[in-house]
Amino acid sequence: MGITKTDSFSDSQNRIASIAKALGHPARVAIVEYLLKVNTCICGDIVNELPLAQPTVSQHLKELKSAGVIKGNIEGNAICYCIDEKGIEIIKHFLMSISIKLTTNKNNCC
Amino acid sequence: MGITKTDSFSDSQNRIASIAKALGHPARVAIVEYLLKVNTCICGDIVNELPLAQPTVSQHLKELKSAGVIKGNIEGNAICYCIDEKGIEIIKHFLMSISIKLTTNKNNCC
DNA sequence: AAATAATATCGTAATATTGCAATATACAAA
DNA sequence: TTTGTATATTGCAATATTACGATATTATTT
Repeated sequence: MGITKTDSFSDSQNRIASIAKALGHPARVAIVEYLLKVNTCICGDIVNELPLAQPTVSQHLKELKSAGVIKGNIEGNAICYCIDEKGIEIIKHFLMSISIKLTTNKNNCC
Repeated sequence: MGITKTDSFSDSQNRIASIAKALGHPARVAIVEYLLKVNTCICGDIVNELPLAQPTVSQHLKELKSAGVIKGNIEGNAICYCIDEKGIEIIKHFLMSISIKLTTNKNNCC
């Protein structure tokens, strides 16, 4: 069917999945890495950094934004994008708690 | 086109994206959480835990496995699945380094 | 050997994603 | 006000994902 059964899962599971999904494309990973590399937030040249056409980059930015991974402010002519810590913290927390549980459980069965 | 331009991005970016993509579905998040909850690795009842049909669950398990998020061993009749620490560590490291850079950069522009 | 149980694969329909050309919008500068 | 610059939106084709019924596979039990 191609449609995800969102209602069958918890809000938390859906939230984590949507952030992970946003990071689930190399172009979007590259965007996040680039936003980190440039310290300043005047990021008007993301398009030039990627091997993709401008509409494609714009679409990827939109997906990252709607998942809460980045945020953008209008800065005159250009748009200032940067990482949204809240989104990153949610998925980071999920992965760290997995990591901690794995250590304490010493899952040595496989 | 619906085809990802994998070749245009680094191995690292592709690896991180493929793990994130595997976690980018609530059912697969639920599978990971369930595998953590049951301490034992004899996990023959993942299907009963999810609101999805058996072939669908099997497909999700396959995707998690091929991305390196879980691993499975044949245990007689059933299959023993558990978390693959390596995959988790890769994306955890990615997110932690973002988090650290955000703190040191004090990104206060947005 | 036949029946049972657990999981995988196949086939297919519905929907989503990726990518880009063309075009629109919004602001700045001349 | 026209021109240029940056970004978004639209429309569409190619491909991928999600879901599941039907069926196959594999190992255990009777």
